[in-house]
Amino acid sequence: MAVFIDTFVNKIDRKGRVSVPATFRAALAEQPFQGIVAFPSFQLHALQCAGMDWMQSLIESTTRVDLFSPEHDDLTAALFPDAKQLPFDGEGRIMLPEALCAHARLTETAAFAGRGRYFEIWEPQALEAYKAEARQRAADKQRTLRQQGPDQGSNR
Amino acid sequence: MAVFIDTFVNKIDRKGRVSVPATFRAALAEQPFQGIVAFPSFQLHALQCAGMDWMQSLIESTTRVDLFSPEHDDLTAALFPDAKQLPFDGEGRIMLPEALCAHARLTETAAFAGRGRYFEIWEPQALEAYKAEARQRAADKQRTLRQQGPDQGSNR
DNA sequence: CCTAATCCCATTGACGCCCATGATATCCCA
DNA sequence: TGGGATATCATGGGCGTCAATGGGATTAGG
Repeated sequence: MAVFIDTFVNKIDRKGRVSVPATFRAALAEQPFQGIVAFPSFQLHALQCAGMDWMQSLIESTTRVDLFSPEHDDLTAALFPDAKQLPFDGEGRIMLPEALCAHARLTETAAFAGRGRYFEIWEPQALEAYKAEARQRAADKQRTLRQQGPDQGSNR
Repeated sequence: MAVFIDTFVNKIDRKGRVSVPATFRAALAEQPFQGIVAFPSFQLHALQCAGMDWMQSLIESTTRVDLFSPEHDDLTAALFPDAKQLPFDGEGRIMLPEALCAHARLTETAAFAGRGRYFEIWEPQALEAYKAEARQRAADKQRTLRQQGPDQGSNR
């Protein structure tokens, strides 16, 4: 399955196009739909993105929440109606729709930040600020990751 | 599974390249991605490195945490955006990006220090200082290590 | 018919690929 | 056991290629 790590800052040209980092494109090469799926984060001023397979797994996950329950309603309403399919052009760029740009407050440049199974698009400065906060919180709350396997590792 | 021990000091050339010690490369020979994954250590002025399988297992671990939870957000934000994939060139070297060099205060040379399942890259003098401190602490606090047996534990 | 999106091509600068060198360690055989 | 031959590794540098970017042309769509 696709892996997204690292951060790349690319320019948004006057037509509203951005190059998707070649590394990320390579991670999506297997996919039938050549492009990305993006939706505004309901928590952050960022866009959450991945390949279509990830969107499918999200949908899959929501089916495990009771239909007609408030949780189900909230989640599916927050996630899916504003999600967009953004196909690559010949050079591996996407067009960022107005609504998405506005949500992430994008102007000149866009930062593509890997998040493991998916990635996010940020206004570069906002990303830096957010990362700093997140690191702080992770340290304060002593977040750890239990690793699988015979030995345990903790890294905060 | 890959094993990294011993320390090797190699030169950083003017293009920012360093040879990864042949021993470490050999430990990663099985991997589909020929290169290493590196990210700035949270506590130390060093880079923590391993093969892609290690990063995959990290990602795997984060998928066991609820998506959109604060815990998930903090962890993935602290780990993945600053991690870099560094592929080997034909001679087994990697390019150290500016950001990583800055974090580890690397200039002329880089010390590759095995840490068991992963390894670290240090400014050689800083590594010496750190090792001395660590040895001292280990002795002072009488660190012990439970060996593998019926139940696993990590000592704190 | 006008706007907007897609396609296509050109530029450029970084970095990946290749070869050459020297230094070490290893091996082989006398 | 010594000494030379050889392989391996770390290092340096030149060159080609590809990724990111910009702009013009063509098509679609309202």
